[in-house]
Amino acid sequence: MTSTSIPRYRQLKELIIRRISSGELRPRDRVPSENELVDSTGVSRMTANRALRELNDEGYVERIAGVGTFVADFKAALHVLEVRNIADEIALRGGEHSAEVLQNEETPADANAAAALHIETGTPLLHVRLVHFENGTPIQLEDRYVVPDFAAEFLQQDFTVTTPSAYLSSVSPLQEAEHVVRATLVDVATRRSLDMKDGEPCLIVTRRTWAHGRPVTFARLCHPGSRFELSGHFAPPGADAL
Amino acid sequence: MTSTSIPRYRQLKELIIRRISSGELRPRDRVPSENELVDSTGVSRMTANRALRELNDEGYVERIAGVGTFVADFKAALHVLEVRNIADEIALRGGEHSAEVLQNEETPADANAAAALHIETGTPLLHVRLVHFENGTPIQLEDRYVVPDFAAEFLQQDFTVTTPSAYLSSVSPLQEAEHVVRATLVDVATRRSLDMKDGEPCLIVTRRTWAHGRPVTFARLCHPGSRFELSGHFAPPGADAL
DNA sequence: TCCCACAGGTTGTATATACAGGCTAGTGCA
DNA sequence: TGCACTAGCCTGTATATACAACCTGTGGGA
Repeated sequence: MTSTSIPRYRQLKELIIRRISSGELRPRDRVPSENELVDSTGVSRMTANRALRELNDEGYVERIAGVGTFVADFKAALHVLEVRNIADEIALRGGEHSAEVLQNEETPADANAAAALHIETGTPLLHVRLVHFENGTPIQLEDRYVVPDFAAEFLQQDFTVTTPSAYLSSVSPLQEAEHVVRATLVDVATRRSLDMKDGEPCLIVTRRTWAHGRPVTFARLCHPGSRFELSGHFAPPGADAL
Repeated sequence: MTSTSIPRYRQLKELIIRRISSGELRPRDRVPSENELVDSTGVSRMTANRALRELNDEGYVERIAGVGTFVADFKAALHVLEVRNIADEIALRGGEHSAEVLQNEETPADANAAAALHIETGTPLLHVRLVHFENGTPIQLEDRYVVPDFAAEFLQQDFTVTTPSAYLSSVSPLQEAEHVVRATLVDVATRRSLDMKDGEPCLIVTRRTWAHGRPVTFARLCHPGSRFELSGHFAPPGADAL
């Protein structure tokens, strides 16, 4: 016996998510109807219905009675999924984005990261540290950890071209994000990286993101407090809607 | 014909939510089992199952296979629901909370509020403005709008005793919250209320909260930037988990 | 040409039924 | 007394079936 078997409606959901992640199904594409899933996979319509209904509730697809089921337009879902990318934000303001990678390594999880990502301390994690610039001014230090089996080739990316967030979104739709925001003083290394004065407060956003129902990445984003008003707003869920 | 009829699984959900909101069912209390709902309401077990399953997904109840369904312990769910109360935060730090109500009125919705709450411009809204103090120091200006039919007696509360957030949570469990955080300069009146210097930046959290699937309240929380590091962290979803 | 009616596909909901698996309390045996 | 087993309730899932409501395209009638 292979432990507890995975329910069929869940398998169906995974199947469709894979097709979306792989690019086989693109935003606004039509997803197989309940009856087509019944024919192609042999499940009952109620099972297909549950799979599609849950994908709808989770924001992967949009269903229209009498018409069909379609891959969600992730642009419209941004305020729910919160996969906003700092490069896009800067572009929106008309600024020019660049980045400098400070660190890029595999590292064992410390207690903090382990707790945040629901793994054992010491488990290998992918770790990247980089500074984002807007028109040459440092505006964010990103310190990110990624669970390896979510995105094995994460460290091989060129983060001066694609931001970590953008790459991770391309691997799989990100499901859910948690944020903690606080203002504190930070260490010398961070202050230097962000070109900050001693005593200047830093606004820190800790963001944890879920995919496939489990936390897969965890980032500490540090913004210089004195320049924060200049960099406009950054947006936890809901920014677009307001 | 009374327009489109409300589905029975939804009626069942509302029924149970009402029992929770009214206090008839308290956290950790047992919720009627699927079979009991079948007997008492005449629906089929699958319909009862769907109602309870969705209440589970939405965080209202917790289900344990083989045991039963129980009202969620909202303390444990805090990091998901984000109904954190500034008075509780202050108490956690050992401080003493007090509040001063600046304004308390019914007012027509302006364009901003209308868009945020999915209502027509000009619809009456309940509006409260108050300052929260920690040990006598102003630390937050709360500017809150509430949809009247969600909490008709909102304005009659004594907000120096119960914070708006605490009162709203007691009316009905709050389902979902959206946040926008940004740092800006604010107007003179706000600066005065918070005892801030000219040119001192303000950290603004805009919070929109859902209940019963629709936005019901919308708050602008303003914190003096220079005192923010002193007031510790404030916590969008996930604070506890980290 | 324009408009209405309808057929057919699609989602949304509701029910009856069935079986698997988890948990608990209580029974009965050693 | 203490332990093992089981009956019974609970949730979780799967299926077949049924009807309602919705949307679109098509074809026929005015």
